[in-house]
Amino acid sequence: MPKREKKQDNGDSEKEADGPILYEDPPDKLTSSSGKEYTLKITSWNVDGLRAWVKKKGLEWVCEEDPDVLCLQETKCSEKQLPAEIRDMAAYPHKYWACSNDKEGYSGVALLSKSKPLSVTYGIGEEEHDKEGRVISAEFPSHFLVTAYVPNAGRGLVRLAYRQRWDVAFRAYLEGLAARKPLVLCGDLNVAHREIDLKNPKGNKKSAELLDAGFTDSFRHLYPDTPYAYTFWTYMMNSRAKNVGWRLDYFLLSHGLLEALCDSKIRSGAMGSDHCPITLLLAQ
Amino acid sequence: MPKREKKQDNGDSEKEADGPILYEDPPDKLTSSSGKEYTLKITSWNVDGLRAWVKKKGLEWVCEEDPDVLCLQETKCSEKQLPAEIRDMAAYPHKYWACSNDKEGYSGVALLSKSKPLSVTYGIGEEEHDKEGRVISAEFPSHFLVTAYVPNAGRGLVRLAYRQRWDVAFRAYLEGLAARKPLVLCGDLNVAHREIDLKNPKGNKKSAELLDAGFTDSFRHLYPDTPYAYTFWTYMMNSRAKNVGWRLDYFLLSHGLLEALCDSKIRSGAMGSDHCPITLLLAQ
DNA sequence: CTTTGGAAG
DNA sequence: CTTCGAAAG
Repeated sequence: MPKREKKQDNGDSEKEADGPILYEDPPDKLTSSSGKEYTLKITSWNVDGLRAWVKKKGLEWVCEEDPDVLCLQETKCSEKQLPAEIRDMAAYPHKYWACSNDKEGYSGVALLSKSKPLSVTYGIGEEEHDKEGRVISAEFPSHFLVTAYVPNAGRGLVRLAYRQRWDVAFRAYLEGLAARKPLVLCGDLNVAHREIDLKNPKGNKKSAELLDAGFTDSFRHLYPDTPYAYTFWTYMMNSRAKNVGWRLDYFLLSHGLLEALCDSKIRSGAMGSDHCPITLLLAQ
Repeated sequence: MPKREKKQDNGDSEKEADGPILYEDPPDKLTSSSGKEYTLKITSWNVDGLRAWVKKKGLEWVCEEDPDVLCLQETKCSEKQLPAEIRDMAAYPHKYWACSNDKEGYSGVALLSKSKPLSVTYGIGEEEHDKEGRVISAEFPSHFLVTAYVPNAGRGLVRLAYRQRWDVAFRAYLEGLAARKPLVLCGDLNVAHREIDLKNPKGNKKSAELLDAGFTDSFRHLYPDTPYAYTFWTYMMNSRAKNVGWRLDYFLLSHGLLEALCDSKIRSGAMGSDHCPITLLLAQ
């Protein structure tokens, strides 16, 4: 057998023989396992720059999706700089914005709601962690909703020590809230929960395990073995077209909310960022 | 007479009653005053970023114009970063590049020629002035061609003192060359020669008078009274559409070349920069 | 590769 | 307003 016909397969190949394996989000499940219809729809999206995302029609997708609450991460935008389209958006009368105190155009999250929360707080109560505009918490009658943009450990893990301090503090913060009311945490948690949650687990070990600490990853709870379901693809190397991605965006639920869970969706088709939106359907 | 019908005219109004007064470049004059046909065509263009200008099809306009020599200013591009389209352009086998030593993406000029110059030099022989890549000089059999991007005095004239040192040194440099051979100087001289050369002379006094120092402004020589002929319009306030501009780009000739002058053109229609190109036709 | 603010024009 | 590089992801 001539050498040229010998087939190589060392397990490292990036090529998919018959094209990339894409992920198709199945039809939404509109009822919980006990048969209750969903009454609350929450969408979370790391927009990677709110202003660019608005220009790329991100808000039009939101109008189609029409969630009750919209959580955004990496807005990179102070309140003064908000595009009028979202600043004045009538569908969400209750809007809350956080941004980095120091660095302009860095980090930042937002929470927009159709109904008025009982109360809203910013940060997690520790100065070191609250100056970058990474967390907004809203109390609703039956639950807390927390949206977070968890710090990236940085290229070469330059910020790993900070991330580890964050993880400890953030977990304590969430446990404090969850002791009072059921809790939904959503956002870019900047961690791939399990090996199945990223395309190349060998080269991409991420630390940090807030998950499995009293909260349930709603998507993985419903779809324990579904592979190729990612929410982030680097803009580099045409990764999104090849579906070489990571699942970094989550809805985590405190255990009491599991019976209300109808579906946890990954809207892979929505464009406008290097992340796609995710949507939670809850019956309560 | 009711007040509302009273016509205001305090001389400061920016509005043109019947729209802006545009400038139409007349047909090219192909012969000198003594009837000789032009044999040399030189185009000069401040491209305000070579890479953006190439994307905006600046090179396609150059191919149409087809000058013998092409001089570019504000290339903001190191040789390594040159787009292949211009780096490998076959029409100009002889290419010379200068860029800022310190600041990446700042200043920079280029000279591209169909015929090979006898020699080419960079700068004006003074360290203070030569580190920003502002001058290339090419010696041809019958003349020197110098292209220059003269330093802007800066917002609020923060760099006025430097500019004044430059003016002295640059004038001495040109006089040295002109003593040896006829000289053509082209480029963005960052000065409006006379009041007629900018739209709002009252608010825009520029200093610096290299002009009238042994060199002739070829355009003004041929068209002493033609107004509204500008080569630069700020991107702000829709200035180009309103033709609120300045004439900052020139072909200056040493006196011996005046008899060879056929035409000095302002190609106001060419887009791709906040400056338009200018073209010189010479019979020699 | 793409976002942002900042320097410069 | 638009260029570019830097920092960040």
